Amino acid sequence: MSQTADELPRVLQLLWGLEGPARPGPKPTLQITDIGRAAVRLADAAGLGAVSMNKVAAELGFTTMSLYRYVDSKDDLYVVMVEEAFGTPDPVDPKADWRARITQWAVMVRDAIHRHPWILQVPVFEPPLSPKQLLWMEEGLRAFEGTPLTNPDRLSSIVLVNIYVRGVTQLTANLFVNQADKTEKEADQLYAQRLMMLATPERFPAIAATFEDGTFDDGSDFDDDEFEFGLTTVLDGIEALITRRAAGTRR
Amino acid sequence: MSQTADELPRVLQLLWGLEGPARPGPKPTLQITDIGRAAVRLADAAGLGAVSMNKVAAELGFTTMSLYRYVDSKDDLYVVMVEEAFGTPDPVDPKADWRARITQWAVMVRDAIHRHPWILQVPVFEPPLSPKQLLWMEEGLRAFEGTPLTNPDRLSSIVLVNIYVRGVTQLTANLFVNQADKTEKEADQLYAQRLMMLATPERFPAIAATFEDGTFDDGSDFDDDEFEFGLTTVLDGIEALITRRAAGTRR
DNA sequence: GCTGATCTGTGTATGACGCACACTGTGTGC
DNA sequence: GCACACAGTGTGCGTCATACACAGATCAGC
Repeated sequence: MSQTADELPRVLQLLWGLEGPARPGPKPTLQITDIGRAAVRLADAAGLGAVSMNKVAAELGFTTMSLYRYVDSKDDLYVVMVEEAFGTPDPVDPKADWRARITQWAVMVRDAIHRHPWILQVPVFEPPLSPKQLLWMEEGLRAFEGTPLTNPDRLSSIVLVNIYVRGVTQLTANLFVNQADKTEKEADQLYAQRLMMLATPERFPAIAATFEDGTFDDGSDFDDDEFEFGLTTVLDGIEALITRRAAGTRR
Repeated sequence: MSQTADELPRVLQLLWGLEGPARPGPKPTLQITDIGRAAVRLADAAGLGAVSMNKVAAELGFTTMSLYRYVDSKDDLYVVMVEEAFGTPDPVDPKADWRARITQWAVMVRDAIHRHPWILQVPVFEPPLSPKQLLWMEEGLRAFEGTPLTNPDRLSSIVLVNIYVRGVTQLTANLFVNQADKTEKEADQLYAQRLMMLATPERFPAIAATFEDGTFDDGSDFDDDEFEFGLTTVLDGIEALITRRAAGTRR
C-alpha cells in the first residue's frame, strides 16, 4: 500500500534530491542536472536526433557508460531533458482573473516549447512525476483559484489547456523543428501548393473551399492567430462550465 | 509557382496513385499498401519499436533494401503506416446537428487510435498530405455544414478537435501502449501512489487537494469521463463562436 | 523479334546507436 | 588504517537505417 522513496525509478530519486543515507565509496562527480543541461544544449543546437548517450557523455568529458550511473535508460535521459527545458514556471498573477491567468500559463508553456522545440518529439510513456513538471501543474491549478470549479474540474481543465497548447504548437512549430534549409514561410507555401494540387474540389470540396480563398498565403501571423483562436475557444468552453457550476448545476 | 506531380515525394505519388507514363523495365511487385499493412501488423503486435525496415521486409518475404524502392526513408514508412491505420472515415450523419456530427467524428478518431495506439508515437514532421488523412479532414469540415462558421473557423475548429482527441487519448491510453506486464489499472494506482508521496500538501497544495479525495481510485471509467469532459468543453467553446457568428459579430 | 535502356530486387558493407557486462581504482565510513 | 561499495572505464554485442554496386528481368521502340 504505502510507497517508499527507494522504490522510485532512480531518475526520480535524483531529480527530487532523495538521497539515501550516507554510504562508503566515492561520491558522484556529476549532478543529474548537468547531464540534462548538456543534453539540452545538444538538442537545442541540432535537434533531438543529435542527442545520443555518446554525445552527451562526450559533451561532459565522460564516457558513454558513465551516464548509466545516473540514468537507467535513454528514456530517462529524456525525462531529465524535459525537466531542464521547461524550467520553473513564473507564478501566475494573483490579481488577474482566471482567464488572464490561464492565458499567461498557456503562453509560458508555448514559450518553453518554442525555446526547445524538440520537446514535442520526446516520446511520452508515462504521466509526469518530476518536480518541475508537477510545479507547472500546481501553477496551472492555482490559476483556477476563486472559480466555482471543483478540483476534478480544475485538473481536467488544465490538462485540456496543456493538451491544446502542445498540440497547436506542434502543428505550427513543427516546420522550424524540421530542417534549417527551409524557412517556415517556404514550407507553408510548399504545403499550400501541394494541398491545392491534391485536394481537388471534386473529391475534397470542403478542403478546397477552405483554401482556395488564400487562407494560407495571407501574410498575417498564422501561428499566433491559430494559437489565440483555439485558446479562446477552449477558454470559452471552460467559461461555460464555470457558468454552469456557478448556477449550482451538477452536469 | 505551379506544382507538378513528379515533384512530390515518392511516397505521396504512390499513395495517390500518380503513376507516370509507362516506362521500360520490370513492374513493381509490391503495392505501397502491402508495405503499410505489414508494418501495421508488426506495430499492432509489438509496438512501434518492433517496426524496422528489416522486419517489415521479412514479413513480406523481401529483403530490407527492397523497401527503399517504395519508400525513401523510415519516416515515409510511418506515413504509409498511419495512412493504413486510420483507414477511411465513415461519413458523418447528415441529419444530425453539428455537435453530434463532430462528436461522431471525434469518437471515430479516438477509436482508430485505440485500435492502433502506436499512432501517437509516430513522430510528426509535416502536416498531412496523404489521401486518407485529407479524407478525414474533409469529413471533419463537412460536419460543420449548416453552421454560420466561416471556412477558416471550420478549419481551426476541426484542427482543435483533432488536437484534443489525440492529446487526451495519449494521456489516457499511453499506459496500455506501454508494457503488457502491467494492467492499466495497476499503472494508474502506482502513479497515484507516487503522486501522493511526492506532491506534498506543503509544496503542492493544489495538486494534493485534487488527489486527496480519491479522484484517481474511483472505479469509474476515467478515460471515457475525461474524454467526454474535454470534448464537451471544446464543443461549448465552438458553440460560443457559432453564437457570435450567428449574431453577425466579426470577433 | 531484336536491342538496349531502365527498372526491380539483392548482397554487402558501414557507421551509429543503446546498452550489457566485467573490471579498475578510489575514497569514504567504520 | 582498512575493507569494500561504488564511480567511472573499456570492450563488445546485436540492431538499426541506409549507401552503393550489381544481376537479372522486362518492356518501348525500332
